[in-house]
Amino acid sequence: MEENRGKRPTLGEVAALAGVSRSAVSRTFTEGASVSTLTRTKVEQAASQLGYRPNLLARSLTTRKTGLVGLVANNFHNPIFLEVFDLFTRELQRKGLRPLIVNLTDETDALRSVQLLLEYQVDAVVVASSTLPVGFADSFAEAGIPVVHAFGRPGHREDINVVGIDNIEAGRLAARRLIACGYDRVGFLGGPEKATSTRDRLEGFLDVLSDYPKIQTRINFAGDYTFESGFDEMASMILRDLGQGYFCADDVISIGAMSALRRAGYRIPEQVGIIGFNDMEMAGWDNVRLTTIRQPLGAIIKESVNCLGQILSSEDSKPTQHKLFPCEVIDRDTLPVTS
Amino acid sequence: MEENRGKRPTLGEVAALAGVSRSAVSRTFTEGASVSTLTRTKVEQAASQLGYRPNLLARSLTTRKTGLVGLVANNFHNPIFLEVFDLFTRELQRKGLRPLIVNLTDETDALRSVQLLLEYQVDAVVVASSTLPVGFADSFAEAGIPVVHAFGRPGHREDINVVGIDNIEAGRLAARRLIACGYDRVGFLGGPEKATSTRDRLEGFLDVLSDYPKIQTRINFAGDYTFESGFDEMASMILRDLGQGYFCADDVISIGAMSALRRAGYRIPEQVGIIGFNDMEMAGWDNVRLTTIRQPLGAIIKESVNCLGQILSSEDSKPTQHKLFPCEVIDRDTLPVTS
DNA sequence: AAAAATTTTGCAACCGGTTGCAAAGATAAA
DNA sequence: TTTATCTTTGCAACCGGTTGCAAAATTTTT
Repeated sequence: MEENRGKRPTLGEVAALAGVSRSAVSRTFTEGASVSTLTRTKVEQAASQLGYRPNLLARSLTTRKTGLVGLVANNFHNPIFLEVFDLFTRELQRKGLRPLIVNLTDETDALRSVQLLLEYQVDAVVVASSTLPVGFADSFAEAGIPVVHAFGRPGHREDINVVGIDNIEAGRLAARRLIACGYDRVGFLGGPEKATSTRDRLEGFLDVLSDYPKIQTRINFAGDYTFESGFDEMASMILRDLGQGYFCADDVISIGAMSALRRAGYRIPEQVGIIGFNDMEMAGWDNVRLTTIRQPLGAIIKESVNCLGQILSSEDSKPTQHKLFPCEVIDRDTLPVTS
Repeated sequence: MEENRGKRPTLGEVAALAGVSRSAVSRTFTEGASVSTLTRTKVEQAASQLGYRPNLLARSLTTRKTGLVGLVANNFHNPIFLEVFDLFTRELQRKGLRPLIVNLTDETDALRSVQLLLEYQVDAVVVASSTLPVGFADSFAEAGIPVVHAFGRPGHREDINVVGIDNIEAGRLAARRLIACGYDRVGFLGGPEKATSTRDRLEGFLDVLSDYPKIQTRINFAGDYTFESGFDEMASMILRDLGQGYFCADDVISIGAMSALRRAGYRIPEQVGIIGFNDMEMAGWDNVRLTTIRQPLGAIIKESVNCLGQILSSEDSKPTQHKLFPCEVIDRDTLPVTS
């Protein structure tokens, strides 16, 4: 257990001390290699005396497995993402993988990030975002690196695994819930207009509403998933043309929107109803009590990592997966109760 | 720009194509190495034709710099940490470093994590937490790896850099602010009792109060930095013995505590006042408006990464740094205004 | 006890890069 | 033009590991 401050011991030194060949040491530290019990003990003894630990990077050179997984994201301002983060890192760790984070928030050149992950020889990449430029994940697939796009939508490419939710159906869910309130003027307050998730939810939303021609629908988009964005957008709607019930693209946006409403003197849910999206932890807190649509974060992430694990272990074929989970409405206090 | 699906080209292949030696290629991709313009163009041409990018891990073998930095944390349930995360990843990226995340939340064996980071040859480690077991950061220092402990307290060891705040002074700040409200029964609702940050803040808090013997003080600790924890602790205080104004260890705890108060029918700040800690984004939201103590997150993190950068660039001496920033009170709506 | 089968071992080459060094080439000085 | 100086280049060794292969050691079979 000796520590030799600074300089870390190598294979060779352990071999010398144990009086065996370097291969023997290597084998001792390689799962399922052939070593006699005698040499193994000699090596382990020497290794622990020197405080030896194998250099995983050097090993990766020959094994071609680094254990590194790129985790790419760009929404570092939405509390929901902390949960995502927590789950992903835990799941990955459990599988012996190490997450290498890329914060795309202000990365001027997204392509450069791709390069970087390639240079670090990541075994795979998780893209966790529904607001990245379309085609971003492609670069990895093109480079032959397994990708799973969490919270994405099954897209144009066959070689990108997608795990997420059925956003169209989620839009329908929201529409039905608002309709059940008896509203005849409802609104859709989406996230960034170009995001696929926003578009899909809108599609489902309108799909259901198309059966209710009497109900007026207004459509707006928040610039991003922030409190301010929700606040501002709702504030301007209050001045223009206010509906009775809104489906907001996100819980944080919902909270912003509700603040704008309350500040303008509207009572929720009596005068205006809100249904959010995500069911982040805070949505259940006493001072929020937001009615919202829950996406099964845990399931999505577990599935993503499993999918990755499968690809990484099965050397040969890579069956691309597209798995979408259903969402559910969580009723709290921002929509009127319906029987 | 050709891509050769799956198989990535190596130094040698580029060299062959360019008709130069492998060294020449290596030098072309090494900052400040000696290559003629002619060879450089030939190499660059060949490289881009093959889609070549150097293998950073192989390089690290000889350069002894991986560019990897361990980022160790355990508080993945506090929104403030998302901000911390965002800032750290950005700051590190800006310096060309890549964060390797360790989520210590449920890592059974903290020591094992240390081993792992060592095996990945991280250039340095950032420990971002004030609630890790004392001595956790030590293991890195012992292995000769630069550590900076963000949000820590200057401790028993000389070789661990610490960047954070003066928690004792923060405790004083809170006490003074509560005293200014004219309360004569105040409370301290701390975080985990064993955390150094909690203890320091309590010390400062009591330090100021010791000058006001008339003021009764009650001390309690929340098990962790969560809503529930704050809620439960406050709920039990309501039953036992309620003060007029509380200093809570964290904004999330504050919100939990306030929920308990409101649910029991107390009005804030008229009947009970609260001052929190952190000034997380949400504290400023309309439905919260929490009076709180802000710690300068951005400054702390920038300083941490700078400190790291310095250590990594200056080959020779490693002047240990201890830098503590001051905090400030952010007045909002959960404490009565004072002239 | 000898032969056959099996396990363990070390050698040497390799993974994808970097780098000290001496030779070759280019440029400047004499 | 010759010599001295500076720059560029390739060779070969090395970074810290892994692994195919054949020899050595051990175990099993006859």
